[in-house]
Amino acid sequence: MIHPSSTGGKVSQVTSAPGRTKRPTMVDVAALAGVSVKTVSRVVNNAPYVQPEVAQRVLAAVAELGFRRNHLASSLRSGQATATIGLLIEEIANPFYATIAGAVAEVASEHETMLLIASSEENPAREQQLLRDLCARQVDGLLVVPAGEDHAFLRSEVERGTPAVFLDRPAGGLPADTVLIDNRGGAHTGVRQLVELGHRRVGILLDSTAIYTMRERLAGAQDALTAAGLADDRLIRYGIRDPETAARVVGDLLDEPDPPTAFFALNNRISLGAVEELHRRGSDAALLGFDDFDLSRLLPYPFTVVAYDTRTLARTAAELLFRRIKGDRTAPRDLLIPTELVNRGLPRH
Amino acid sequence: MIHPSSTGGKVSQVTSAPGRTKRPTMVDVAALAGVSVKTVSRVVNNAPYVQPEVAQRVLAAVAELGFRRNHLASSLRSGQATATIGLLIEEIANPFYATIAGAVAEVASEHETMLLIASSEENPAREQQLLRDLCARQVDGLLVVPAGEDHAFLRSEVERGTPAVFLDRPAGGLPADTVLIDNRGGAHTGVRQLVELGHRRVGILLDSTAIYTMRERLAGAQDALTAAGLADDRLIRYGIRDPETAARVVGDLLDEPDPPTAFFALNNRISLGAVEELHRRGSDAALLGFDDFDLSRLLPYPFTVVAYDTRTLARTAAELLFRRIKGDRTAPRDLLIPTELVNRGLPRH
DNA sequence: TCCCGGGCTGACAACGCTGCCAGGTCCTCG
DNA sequence: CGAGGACCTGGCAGCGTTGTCAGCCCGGGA
Repeated sequence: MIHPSSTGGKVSQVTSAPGRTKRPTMVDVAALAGVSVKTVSRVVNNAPYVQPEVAQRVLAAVAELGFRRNHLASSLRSGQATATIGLLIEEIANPFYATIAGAVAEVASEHETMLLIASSEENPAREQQLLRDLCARQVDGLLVVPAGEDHAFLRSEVERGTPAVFLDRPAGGLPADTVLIDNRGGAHTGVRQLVELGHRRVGILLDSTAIYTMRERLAGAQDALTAAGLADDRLIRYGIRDPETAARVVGDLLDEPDPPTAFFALNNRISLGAVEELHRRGSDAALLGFDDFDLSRLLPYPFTVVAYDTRTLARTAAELLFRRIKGDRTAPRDLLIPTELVNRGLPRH
Repeated sequence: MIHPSSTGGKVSQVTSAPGRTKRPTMVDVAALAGVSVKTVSRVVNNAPYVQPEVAQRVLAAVAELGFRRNHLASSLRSGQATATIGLLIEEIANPFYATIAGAVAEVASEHETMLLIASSEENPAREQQLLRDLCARQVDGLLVVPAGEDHAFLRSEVERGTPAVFLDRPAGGLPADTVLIDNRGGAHTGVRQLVELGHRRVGILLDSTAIYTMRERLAGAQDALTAAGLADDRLIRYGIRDPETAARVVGDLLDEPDPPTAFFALNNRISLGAVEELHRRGSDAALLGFDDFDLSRLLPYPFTVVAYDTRTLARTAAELLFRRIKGDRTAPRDLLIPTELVNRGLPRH
């Protein structure tokens, strides 16, 4: 919980320090311009029915005092509409989420809305705490990349008029708008292509099946392999969290008798480690990755990625959210963003 | 300008729609618990002097109604302290700014503060508009990567108690805290090393001298070259905004009689284009870049970068801001973040 | 016995702003 | 000439919360 009051005592002390002036309010402007507060409000909000000369006087007073409307007071009085939305992601510095944030900011800007961003750090308790905090700040809507599995606690907020749209992962325990990548379909298509190219042994590298996207991508891959009668659980490696581990696991698999002739890396951190190891060994195994990434085309090993447009994902979700904010009360929607196979990396020598 | 009132009419209509309940307020909680509003306030804020049983009743009512304190009303009443800071950057999706945002979010979180992020898109008018908007939202402080040259318009806000810290670029027309990278020193050190390695002709590639960081880096490079009697304006190329242009310009310089034996790319977009072209040609020119970046160590050409820790830059600025928010009224500080030379890229064949 | 002070509670006003309404002037139209 | 409307302005209340203050009860010391 946040308790601003805990530092409240010192503030008043400081206010009396030299050089600190109180912020002017509409009362001050009204006094200077010789009009009522209400008229100042009208001028500041471009409301009709103010005589041009009066408006001029008010604007002059506004300029002289450096008045700026208190947005807090304004939205407190006029109901909701704080012109702010909340975005909850896992980690801002991660390029994937940064791209999402950028695209969301763009849409928000088109709607003259500001963006309150919070990072859950993949921690469900923190997620819940932050979402509650965002609601307490009266955001007009929420855009959430879920960290936890259960979002039932948001139900009352949603019912009370704070729409929420989930993206990249589905919400749990709550009927809500959701915008997802076609993880399963993309993985299926990519692996099917490997099969069609003649690969019979495909190593699959992933993080944890606790993560929704991993589960979906794995399922897509397994569907494709099973359809070709090639499913082999011994070629699946779990628990790969960083490029170094990925490189090691690729090496291990290649060192086994009858090694895979192709690898499917389920995210780009894993792809990266695989690229390094395959390049280092001068291997000619095929590599398929999920998630494109910056500079992928300059990496020293040819590979194919299941790519998708993160910006489209985010923009779609943001635009849906603004439709909800504007009053769209139709049934929750589930949208799927398509994927595409793209060749990356520099050709072999 | 943002005029929430433009959609205000519909909201009340919608409120009466099925499934929409008004948010409960302290009045509702008080009625249910059979106490006064003030007592609810005390309980919600962990204030002393409330009988345990009464507090229990209140908390039960809070839980039953799903009450959540309205943070807007709270900070309106109690003066400042919105527990929110504003961050103005050029573009969220850019990894450099994303890293800044991530580090700032981290520090903000340590201070139980939320982050309002806005992108200026390098547009000074937009910057001014957004900063004003952030102030109107009563943020406790501002963290700004300046787009424009003049920030005098912020003076009154700062004097009225919204501290501002500038980072990566200096503020204009305003005495203010500033945290900068040692652009000049880093460029100097890097170029001096090229000179010491025997290079006599160094091609310099930059965007525009309208940008502060470019000017500083160029000055550092020129200092080093002049000191060695090697300055040659004909080897400086301006106006390079993207990797493609950088690649072309590198090619042009190499095709001239008596070409450079080394290049200094003043940012990472330019480095990237230079790497591509040098690799493509199988050149053996030395390459020095400013700005490290993700995956740089995997690029197919060896080069050296003037690197710095973006997170340190951002954390330093954020921590300074929080000291200001907590009441530090000492003279504005100018802090410099050091740079370091690092070898990147894969060795030649 | 009374008084005092600490623990506990509530009434009231106010933070800065806007919705609602009343009231005024002036012009147009029947 | 009067009714109606458009234009313009101000007063007042209230958004949800908290600071201030008054007042209650109760126990202990004078």
